Amino acid sequence: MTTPAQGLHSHVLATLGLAITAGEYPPGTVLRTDELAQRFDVSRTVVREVVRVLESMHLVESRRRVGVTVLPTASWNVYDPQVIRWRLAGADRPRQLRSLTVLRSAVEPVAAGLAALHATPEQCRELTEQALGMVATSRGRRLEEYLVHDIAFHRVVLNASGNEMFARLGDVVAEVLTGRTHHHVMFEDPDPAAVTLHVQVAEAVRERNAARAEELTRQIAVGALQELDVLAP
Amino acid sequence: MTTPAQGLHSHVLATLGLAITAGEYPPGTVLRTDELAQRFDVSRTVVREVVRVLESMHLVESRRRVGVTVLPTASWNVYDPQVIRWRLAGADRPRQLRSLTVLRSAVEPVAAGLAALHATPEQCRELTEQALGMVATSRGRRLEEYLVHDIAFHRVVLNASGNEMFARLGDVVAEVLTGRTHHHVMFEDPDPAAVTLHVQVAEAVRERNAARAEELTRQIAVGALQELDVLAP
DNA sequence: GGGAATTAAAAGTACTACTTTTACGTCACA
DNA sequence: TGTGACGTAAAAGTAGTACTTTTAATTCCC
Repeated sequence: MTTPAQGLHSHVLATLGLAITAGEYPPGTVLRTDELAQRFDVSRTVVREVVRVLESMHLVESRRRVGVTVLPTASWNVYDPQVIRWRLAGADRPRQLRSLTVLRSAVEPVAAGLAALHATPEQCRELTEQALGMVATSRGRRLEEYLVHDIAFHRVVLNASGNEMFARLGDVVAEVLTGRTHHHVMFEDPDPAAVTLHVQVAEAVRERNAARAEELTRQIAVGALQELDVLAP
Repeated sequence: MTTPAQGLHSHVLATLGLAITAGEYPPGTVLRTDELAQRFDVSRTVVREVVRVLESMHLVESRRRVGVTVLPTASWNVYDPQVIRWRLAGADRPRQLRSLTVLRSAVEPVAAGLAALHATPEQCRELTEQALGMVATSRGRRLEEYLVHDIAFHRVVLNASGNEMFARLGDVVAEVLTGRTHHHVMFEDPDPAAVTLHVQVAEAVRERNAARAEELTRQIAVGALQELDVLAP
């Protein structure tokens, strides 16, 4: 039904997590562990372990004599990559993509500025390579190939920033870019202006020009935000 | 020893989580569940649930026939509030504070800009109130009171931004500000310039001047970063 | 010396019995 | 009629045991 899953735990976790983040159980809904055990045809042990994980994500709260209560969205660990993936797979995907894109627009310019200061020669090389890859695949409906380079590019920038918190947003950016590409009409090639900006960012980083790297990345971010507005006003 | 803990699970989780994030078990260390069960004098059931949670935070990885392996820092869910709290309580607290402050410097200006666009009248009022509270407590060694207003101020800005991802950083900011205050020499009152900037941000938001709110918050961030450099060069 | 078969160690799963907490209903008393 | 103490039962929490499954490591054969 959902994911094949290797291991009962993963299967139950994926199913329940997806259902909760999709809003199938409104906040306040109470589930009982042995009811769940029966429903998924697994032992209470497995269910308990799943509940503990969901509890650590603040999706649910388990209380004695009451049961497992679904918590309101406001308390969810929305930075948990697993939660992000579930939500992107669910109904409020557009809302989620918007939130994440705004986050990107705040973080990536600063990260690029830091990258210009801290990037190793190897990272500079990698950055240029990915930018050129984007140029090469920017025409002729090669969106999938373009996406790979785009993700790699942003990942390198975030890693090169030298900030751990930024680096860990690589997966989030990957999800957003993937979602964007696959949600798009997929007919048109990427905006040539954006492609050029990426090449220029690589240049700026190579030249250790932090202010320019930051400003150029800010322009990329503005483009991404405008794109969202065009799609969902 | 560590936390009193109501519930065996919480106790074991807190102890193990703290130990791992503190680097007491270098990456690659393998633990065995029944060894842990023995060490903490709890059943394997409890240990397994704890391991599952640590696994969901990507602090450890559990493999059959091998055991529970401690993962390298790079794979940790560093945005998990629990992980943040553990790390701030541990040895690399300074490094952690720096990472988080850089993150703040990227996010908060953008959040302030959005707050200027989206803040409700109630939020504007609250913002002004907290800013005035900061002014009132900015002199005469009233650092603890000042801190309360400071935290509240930034929380309102993040919430008013209307972006879920920003809003959830309220706790992180609170931790950083608290850590900063309690780590400081505690002798001197807050920088008057910073206090003024907060008042001006509240003004800018009230006047719906997004660009100004953003720029002023950027100045606050710059101040926070410089402060870090002064303390730990 | 290399590859296939064997082994055993550890996690994964199930089940059952028991303990602890606590929401809720009951009943006595004012 | 309202209020508070009390008892009950429901559900999670914990323990222990028995069994299954995966898989690293060793052995053994060619």
